[in-house]
Amino acid sequence: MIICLTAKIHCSILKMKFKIINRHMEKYSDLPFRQILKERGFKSTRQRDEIVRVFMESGSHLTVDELYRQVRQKNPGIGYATVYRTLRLMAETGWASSRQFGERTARFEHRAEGEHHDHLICLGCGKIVEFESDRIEELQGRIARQQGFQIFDHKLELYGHCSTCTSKKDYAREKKG
Amino acid sequence: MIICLTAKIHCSILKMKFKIINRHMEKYSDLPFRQILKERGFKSTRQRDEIVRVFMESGSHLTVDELYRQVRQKNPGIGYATVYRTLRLMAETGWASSRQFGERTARFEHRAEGEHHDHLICLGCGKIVEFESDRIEELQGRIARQQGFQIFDHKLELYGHCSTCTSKKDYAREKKG
DNA sequence: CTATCTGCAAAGCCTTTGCAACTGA
DNA sequence: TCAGTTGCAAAGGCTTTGCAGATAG
Repeated sequence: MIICLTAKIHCSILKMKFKIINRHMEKYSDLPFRQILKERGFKSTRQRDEIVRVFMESGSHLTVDELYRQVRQKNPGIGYATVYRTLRLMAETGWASSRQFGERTARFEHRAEGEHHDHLICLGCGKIVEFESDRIEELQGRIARQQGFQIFDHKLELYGHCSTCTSKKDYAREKKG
Repeated sequence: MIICLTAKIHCSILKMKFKIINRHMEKYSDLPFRQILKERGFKSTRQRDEIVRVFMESGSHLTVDELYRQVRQKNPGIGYATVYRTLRLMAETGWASSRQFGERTARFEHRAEGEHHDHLICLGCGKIVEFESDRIEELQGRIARQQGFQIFDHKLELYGHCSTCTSKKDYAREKKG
């Protein structure tokens, strides 16, 4: 679904306007980030390239700080603010998305089309498992329709203990009687 | 499900231990907060009573700040920290729960059994609509089981535009051509 | 050439905490 | 009595921003 093909919206990071290509980013996040930048009138820079590269290589669910540290290893010159701004830019263009899994810090993940939108979070060891369910999404759509909502995004998180942590807990329980 | 009936766990707000009565809070949040406090070895105070009263009267999804302001109107003597600590205590005992709807600030809601666990959030006007779906919960349980997870809690949030904001947007689009 | 971008340090915002005085059970 | 609580102010932790110099297109 394409909304406002030619409109420009405000980008809060850089205090400037950028083009909305596709509000819902369908198939959009499959593009390399460089291309997103170009289409929206942002510049590609050495720093952004490097941050994106490390981000994609490091797997998902990174915090700004974790990414910053990793970027720093090879690029001691890149500043915290640049990593922040780049991650926010990724999120604001819809190329990545930002989540808060019960922590104060945001975690970012690349947003490949239709993949990995939901999470199981282990409160014991912090492990994050991704899953997807077409059935659930369908039900969500039905609920939204009933309420007259048009949905852009959703977050579903299940918090509990993974099998390893469940075993540990059972052991602890036995010990305590 | 009851785990560790006699164990004590650390309460981070007050730096003390309190009894775990029921880790999953089933039927538990229906009790008045005073009773929760008593069962866990906390004291009831004038401040806590008042904060809870205002919280329950004001509807849900309040931020600490919003609640603080409302509490202040009738009780100018109650401090910010007390409101914070009381809300956190509610959340840590499971009587209330804390959510972040894409904002930086946490929002709190009373956690009546089985009710109102999921949300539709309008990105246009900020309206929050609650809903529940047994079918979705059932599917969640199935997914968790497949992954070997034992689920304590879940969060499902749908972000989009409510009917009012959808109309506004359509109008804007027409104007822009 | 100039609109953007970067890096630094400073500021902001929400949340937590240290502490002395107070209070419920 | 005394562990638990409160209010204040100060500190913390994550995020954002102002600005001068650097840079992509």
